[in-house]
Amino acid sequence: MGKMKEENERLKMMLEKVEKEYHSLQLRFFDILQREASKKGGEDSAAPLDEEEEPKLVSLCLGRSPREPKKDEITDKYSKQKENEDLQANLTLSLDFKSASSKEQLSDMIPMNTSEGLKEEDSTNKLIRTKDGGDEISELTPPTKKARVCVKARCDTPTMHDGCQWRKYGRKIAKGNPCPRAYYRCTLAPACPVRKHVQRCAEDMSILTTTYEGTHNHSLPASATAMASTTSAAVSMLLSGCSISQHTDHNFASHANSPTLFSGLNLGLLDQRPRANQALLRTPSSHFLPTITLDMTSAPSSSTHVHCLPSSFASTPRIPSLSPNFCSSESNIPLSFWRKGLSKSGTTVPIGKTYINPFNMGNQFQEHFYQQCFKNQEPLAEILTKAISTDTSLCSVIAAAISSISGQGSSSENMGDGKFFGYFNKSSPSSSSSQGGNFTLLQPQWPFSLPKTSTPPSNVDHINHWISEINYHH
DNA sequence: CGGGTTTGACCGGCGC
DNA sequence: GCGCCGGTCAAACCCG
Ligand SMILES: [Zn+2]
Repeated sequence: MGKMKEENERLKMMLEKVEKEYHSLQLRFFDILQREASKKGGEDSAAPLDEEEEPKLVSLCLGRSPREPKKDEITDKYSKQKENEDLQANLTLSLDFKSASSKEQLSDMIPMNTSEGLKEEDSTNKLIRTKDGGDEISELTPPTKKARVCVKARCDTPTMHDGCQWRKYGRKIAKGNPCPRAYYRCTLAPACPVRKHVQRCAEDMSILTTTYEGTHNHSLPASATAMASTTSAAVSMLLSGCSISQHTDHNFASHANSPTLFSGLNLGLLDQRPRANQALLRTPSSHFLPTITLDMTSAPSSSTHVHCLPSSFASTPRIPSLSPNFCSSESNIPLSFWRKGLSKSGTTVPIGKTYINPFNMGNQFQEHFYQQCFKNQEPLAEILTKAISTDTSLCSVIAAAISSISGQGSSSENMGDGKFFGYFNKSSPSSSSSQGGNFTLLQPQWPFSLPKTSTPPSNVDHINHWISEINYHH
């Protein structure tokens, strides 16, 4: 007993220490970000500032869509983004608006009448169990902020296997899409407010669009944490005024059994304020639902593109890290499958986009990956791997990362229990990055969940080192 | 019999 | 006010 107590004390001390170090690092991180922001000046840095009032219809597009037919139509609404796109061509920070704007997607952006969104996101991020009492109505959250996460993935099954248990409660044929939309409620906990609706894409029936709403107020099975983390994180990011784009390799998604993999977050610093164009986007524009779209249907043409990472990072692939197997309930992804992802290292970073690779579920392969990444820093790699594999609070990690990226540090609530370090670097040596001021977070934000991983200070030194590198690169 | 699904009814928001 | 539409409810039904 006494021994344990002692150990406990020691851990506490360690925790404090690491926390302090974390904070100092955080400061440096913000410093960097600020510098970056001021460098690029202008619109991008201004983006996250006015989130408070306007609920955002931020399209967090996690991936590229093969087709972008209605882009213009939609981007009318996001005239600013369009501007950026036009001006900077491929170099923009923008998200892909593409098919996220297609009708069925738009119809996803419907008003939310509950207000649990933000708070629940936060509580989830901190792994704090909120009371289940079904008191979502009395949540203190700003009522305007409830975001949705829309996941598009190729999936043959009627619904994605995200690890949760869902109960269907409705079905509707939405306008503009012959495919019926199914409504599900989470049944893992009696009062869980999470809902999702699933609909096949009208244009491509193999694409399944799943829209998640709300956050689980209960602990999740391991198989479900990935998705939950993703959605929560995305929502957090969204709510903190950031835009995300997550790219997924089409080859993953379309692979046999098509496990859908997240390969990283793509962050942009766009001004996300929706430009209301009521004529075009009646429902969404009138309700301004913050909606995140994780598009994992990228076509090969767009996902195997040629952008190159700085050579020094060629060995740091945007590994498909968050890997919920939505379509198959099995999680035995062949190694070759992962290798495929690995082999794509350094080939999938669109210029001018910011990538983060924040999701990492423990996994053998990833361990290998980290060792590769940190050839020279094996201990760190190991520790990080361990941390990642044990820390389930990815939400806060990601959210913190994003809010940091956004340069505002706004979502302090997410940073409160801060548990991440971001390693980032310019996404491309080309002018684009300097122009757009984007970073590539080549490494995940290490979820240094302090209680779980006693990180020796020496590793923090490593991080310091990395951050100096960042400074250098900038 | 319990739990899930189906499906038509219902409701509320919105535009006209 | 009316109709449209997305979302939800709940009775009926199905299934193990
Ligand atoms: Zn739930």
